[in-house]
Amino acid sequence: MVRFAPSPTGYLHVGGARTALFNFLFARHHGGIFILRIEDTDQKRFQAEALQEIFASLKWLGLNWDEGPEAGGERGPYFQSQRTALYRRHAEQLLAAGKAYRCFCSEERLARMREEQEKAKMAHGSGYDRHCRLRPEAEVKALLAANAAHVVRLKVPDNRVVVFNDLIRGEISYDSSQLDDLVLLKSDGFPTYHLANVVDDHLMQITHVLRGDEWIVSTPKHILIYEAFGWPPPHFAHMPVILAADGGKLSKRRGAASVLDYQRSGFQPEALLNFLVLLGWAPGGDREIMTLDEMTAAFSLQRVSAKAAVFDETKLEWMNGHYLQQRSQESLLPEVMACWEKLLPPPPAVLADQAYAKKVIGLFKERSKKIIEIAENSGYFFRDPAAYDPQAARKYFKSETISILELLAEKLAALEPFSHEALEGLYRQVAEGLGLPAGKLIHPTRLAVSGVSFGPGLFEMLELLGKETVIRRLQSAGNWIGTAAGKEE
RNA sequence: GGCGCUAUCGUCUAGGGGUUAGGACGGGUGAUUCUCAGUCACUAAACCGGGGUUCGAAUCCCCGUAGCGCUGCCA
Repeated sequence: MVRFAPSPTGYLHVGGARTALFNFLFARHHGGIFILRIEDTDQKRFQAEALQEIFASLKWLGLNWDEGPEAGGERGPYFQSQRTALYRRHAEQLLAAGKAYRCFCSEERLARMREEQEKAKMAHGSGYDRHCRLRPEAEVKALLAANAAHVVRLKVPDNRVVVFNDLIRGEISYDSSQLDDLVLLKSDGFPTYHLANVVDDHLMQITHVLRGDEWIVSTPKHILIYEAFGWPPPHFAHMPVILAADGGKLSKRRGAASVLDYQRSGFQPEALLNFLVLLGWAPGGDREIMTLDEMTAAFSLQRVSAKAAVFDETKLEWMNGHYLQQRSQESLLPEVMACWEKLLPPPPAVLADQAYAKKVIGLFKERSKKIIEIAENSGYFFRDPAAYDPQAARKYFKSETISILELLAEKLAALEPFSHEALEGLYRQVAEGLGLPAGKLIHPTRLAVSGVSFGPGLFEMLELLGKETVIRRLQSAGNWIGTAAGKEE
């Protein structure tokens, strides 16, 4: 029984996605249940759009949750904001048992305290000074009667060494003197992450907590809360962080970071997933390309690394290219079409020709790593080139090219059928007739027809473009070279 | 400052006492070819430093250093 518990304060980033993935894999591998729980206990930072984005990201990746929002389940509700009564009840329970106390300290006092501690560069121990822990009972009653704002804090025992066995890192121990009396219930009646997390994990029967390693220092606090309740703590495993290429934190600035950004820039979910799983985990041996099922079968926490990993976008792109090659032209059509429509306003009439569009995709798929590249590089299949790449024009458009282009246009007009085999035959024949290498014909033709010096095989390209279009473009290129514009180049 | 986590090619990693330290991405070279991409072949590239333990350490231990995290009525 595991859970992924994001906080809806922003988009789902790739680090979160990997945590979700590892939880998913662990659950599936062991035949367990994967719960999605929303930790929305901070109303100040809550964003409704973030929630939708998290759902969309997870669904896109195929990390479907067994229980949670939309899916339902017996352990709900799955929004912490809908469980506040539960947390309050549990806080009361701790209060009654003398394991927690009410704290009436103002934010100002706490801020001042922190400042002084900072100044004093305290040798060890920091955090709350336990001012209210020692407050006389009568005083507390009076304050309570006066409705004074307060929080509930945990009484952290002195001189305790809290030890836990992290499934990835091994034994980790903390001295309780390092821990301050953490807040369980905020003055607005909402629980803190710590309380809600422990109460929910227990009530939802979570057996394994797999989360990011920024939580590792919070774990002893959580264990103390479990202890205060008299509950057995679950197993913990802390996943390493994912860093940006410069070794810093991943953010919108450094790499896309957001899962949906990767979707938008045309990445395949399989590729992102496969790439992500390799960040911090390897099945052993040389295996890298894996389906979700294969990952599931091979997954084990013992093989998860404790080391932070850099998100190498170049490798992601390579992997995406790999997965892109496996997609059929047919299945790619809607996505590429959407890109074309954006890239080529107003949409040219030829776009409606799906059979044609599919063939274009076929020509570009293998030389692309992302869907968007297919669309970006194939504009000339729908519209005559608006300009010629200047550098290529200097190289391939010479004054003598005009006559070559004219000759080719003439021969092409008579060519039947207009197939790539026939085209190639014709080109070789003409080249031979002129005593020129075929490249002298091919390169100028490519530039004339596409405006650029790279792309699919020329003859396949010409065949698809069709006789009329090719001849028209050959002629206008010839004219262009002849004009002042052409000569200036 | 305190506490914690981490440390193998540029990057992701395998290897966990005896290995020519393996693979992948990226780089370089060559082949194929009408270009680009691809593909294929080849190639350069790493055990953070210092001490221990041991016949033997990349591997185990300690120290140092560096990076990161936490030090909130954020999660």
